[in-house]
Amino acid sequence: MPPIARPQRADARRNYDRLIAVASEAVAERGADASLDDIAKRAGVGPGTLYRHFPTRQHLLDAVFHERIVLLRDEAARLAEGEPDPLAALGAWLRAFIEHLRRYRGLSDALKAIYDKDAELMIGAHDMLRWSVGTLLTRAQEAGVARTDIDGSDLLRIGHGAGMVVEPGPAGDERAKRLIRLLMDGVGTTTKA
Amino acid sequence: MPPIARPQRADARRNYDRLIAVASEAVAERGADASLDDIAKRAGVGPGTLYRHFPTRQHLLDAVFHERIVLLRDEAARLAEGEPDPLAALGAWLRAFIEHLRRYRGLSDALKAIYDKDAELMIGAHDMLRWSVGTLLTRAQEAGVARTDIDGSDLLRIGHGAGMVVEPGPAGDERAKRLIRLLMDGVGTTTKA
DNA sequence: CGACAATACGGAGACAGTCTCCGGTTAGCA
DNA sequence: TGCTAACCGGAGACTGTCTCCGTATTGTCG
Repeated sequence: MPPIARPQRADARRNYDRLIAVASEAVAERGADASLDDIAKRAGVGPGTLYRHFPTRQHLLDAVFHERIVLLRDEAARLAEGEPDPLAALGAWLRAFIEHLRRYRGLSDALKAIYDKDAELMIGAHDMLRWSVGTLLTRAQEAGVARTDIDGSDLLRIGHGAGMVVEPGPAGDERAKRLIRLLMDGVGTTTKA
Repeated sequence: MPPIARPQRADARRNYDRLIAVASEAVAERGADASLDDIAKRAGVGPGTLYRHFPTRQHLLDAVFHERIVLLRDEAARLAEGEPDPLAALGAWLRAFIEHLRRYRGLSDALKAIYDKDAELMIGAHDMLRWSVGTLLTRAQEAGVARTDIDGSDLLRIGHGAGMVVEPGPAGDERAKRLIRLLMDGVGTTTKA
């Protein structure tokens, strides 16, 4: 469900798709604050067209990252069904989440906007992510292998935080592993202190 | 050690101090991307003066937050000496760190710039923070109560991440507590998996 | 097949923020 | 008091955001 009802006319649809494709590239190489007018130019349309399809930068980013978020949701569903060990499933998803954040420049910024300003848009993305981690966490909690004093929202946020602070590229691989281990050990601590 | 050698002339020093004071306010109420020209105007100087003292926004932010970072370093030193329980000391510092991040708008953004671009400036701030958490973590590790597969840099980053994702103000108080508990339980996990 | 409405396009331009250049001013010293 | 180095700050170039509206295109209907 894109943020704006899919345009009807053929040329509109063409431009819409083209804008997303170009924006995806631009964000990948320039980060979340790539110039919008430049994206429009690269897509061969005027700024007016871009802003009609995507009133704000957030709308565009939402569309750009929608696919990624869906991937993460599907991965959660797959793990919930296929991985018998609830904690392993949760850890695997968290790893995938953090990998996505590190790989797709701008994704964490886009996500962060949900917390900062009350972005009504991207709420779909947020819900999907919360559902993903929530499902896996609840399962682990019910199996008695995960602490019960945190919820999906907590885990989503700290995972997000981890994804933001680990350096991208191969440079941060080891750190990412260490931080995920740290988080998962924390999650698995069920002893009441 | 401010980012730029302290100006000699009396009027220069006056403007320098005034700019920091005004910037501090502006950042507090408008965030890290407050308008620099506006800050200059509010300080009663021209943009040229601001940019001569602080070539980039980072330089200014560095000066603005310098005081806060020093506070955190002192707190670490105090805890290292006064708190006999190494893990409690570490937890207390982490709590203080996250509180600072939540309270002073723009601080986490300024810190984040250290990772993103190789900001040579603010390296002092980074070093102080690393020293703070490193001292406390090492002590806990040597006492055998903290895992040894992470270092101060890891803990600093994940703490930073936590500070970024917790909503500011009283709204996030409970979440901050939960996340700190989660992290500290992770840190305290010494069993080799 | 041709013409008409509805729809979409995109350039011009207002506005805001960043940053620089340089002529004019001022502090500090002899 | 007068000189000089140091400093000030406004004008303006540049970049990016976002809007308005005349023009062009699409899809449909006679």
